Amino acid sequence: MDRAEAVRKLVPVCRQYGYEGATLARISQATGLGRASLYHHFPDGKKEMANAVLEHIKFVVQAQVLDPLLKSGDPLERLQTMTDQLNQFYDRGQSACFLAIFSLGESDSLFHPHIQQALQAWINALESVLLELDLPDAIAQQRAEDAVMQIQGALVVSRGLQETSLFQRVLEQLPKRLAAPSPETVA
Amino acid sequence: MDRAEAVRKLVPVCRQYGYEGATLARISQATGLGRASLYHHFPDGKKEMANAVLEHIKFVVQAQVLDPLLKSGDPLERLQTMTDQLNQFYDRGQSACFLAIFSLGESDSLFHPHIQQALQAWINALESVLLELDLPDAIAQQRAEDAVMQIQGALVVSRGLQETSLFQRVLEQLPKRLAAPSPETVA
DNA sequence: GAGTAAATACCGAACGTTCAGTACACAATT
DNA sequence: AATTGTGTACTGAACGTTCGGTATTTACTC
Repeated sequence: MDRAEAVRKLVPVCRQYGYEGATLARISQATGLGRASLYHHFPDGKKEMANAVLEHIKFVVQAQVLDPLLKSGDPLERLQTMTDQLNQFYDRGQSACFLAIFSLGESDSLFHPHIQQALQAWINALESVLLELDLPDAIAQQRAEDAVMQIQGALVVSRGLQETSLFQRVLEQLPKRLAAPSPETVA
Repeated sequence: MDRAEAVRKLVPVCRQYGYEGATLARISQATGLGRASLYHHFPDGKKEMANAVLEHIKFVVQAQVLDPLLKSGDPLERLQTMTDQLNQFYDRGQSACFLAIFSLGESDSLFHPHIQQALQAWINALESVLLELDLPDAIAQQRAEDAVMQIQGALVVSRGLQETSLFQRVLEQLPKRLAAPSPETVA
């Protein structure tokens, strides 16, 4: 068991229980490692474990969600790819979002820089795709922000109502809404 | 100090720290009540305190957000009133949403019925207003859901980016977007 | 290639602290 | 005198962290 594998096993624990709720007892059980072994791999303790999880998540999202957005090819198809990946990443709307979990409650102060950077990276990637579609800068930025907000909100509400169809619908409509010609400039 | 005042003083504590993070030490400090006094007013302990806070919040939201929606008068103006009240309720986007806080992490299992009911009540109120505007049932429901999702997402992202202008923009655009004639039926 | 020593990975037990919750005596009000 | 409210001191459990110590792997010497 190396550190990377431990981090991988830690992801669902953090996701389900949040930082405070991810106790060492649960972490120990999930990884199969004793408490002392955890401190061997993560000398700074729980904070280091959570930071490692966030780094891992950022890496996965970059590879599976953002990089496809920045590839070449049809922009609309790339947006479609993103929503497919997101659907998988969020377990079709059943899993909570790390950005929301770690930005609420007490853990916010510990991880805020991570959250902020991840959100901004996501928005920037979306915006760059929309700019390829010849949308005006202001519109592209606004739509990119709206998209991220919509996804986050859909996760909160879908989980709250236990109705993943809401998340599904938002994802489904997202690419076309994002890529639509801008009526705002004409109006 | 009566129970109602204690509940009022507990609101910001729950909001900031979440259920797990709202320790009795913090609760005691925020209310100015010792442990014994707290257990005098809330015999069932922290759970009862949190439930009381949620009930209080639901009451406030009903009075200040939902009831105005269901009043008579111009529907668009009522939607405007709602966004104004929400802007105030969420401290212009700086405060987190109870529904999100209590639906993430461990507290989800304890308060899920509350969350679900509050979300549904909100959506239903919005939908009834949109039906007054002669929007088709399906469109009205979808837009009501979208509105709640947008607001929740705006809160998450605004707080994550520390950029309350996002929340402001969403609130600003919301009434007109909701009340717009439905192009979906024509298309 | 055998023998050895250092380094690495691991463990359960125990640490001090903080948690939610309780027992009880004392004061205030009725 | 009885009820209600409060402060203090306390409980056992759970928390993150550290401890002493044990396998297992790696590296080097002969």
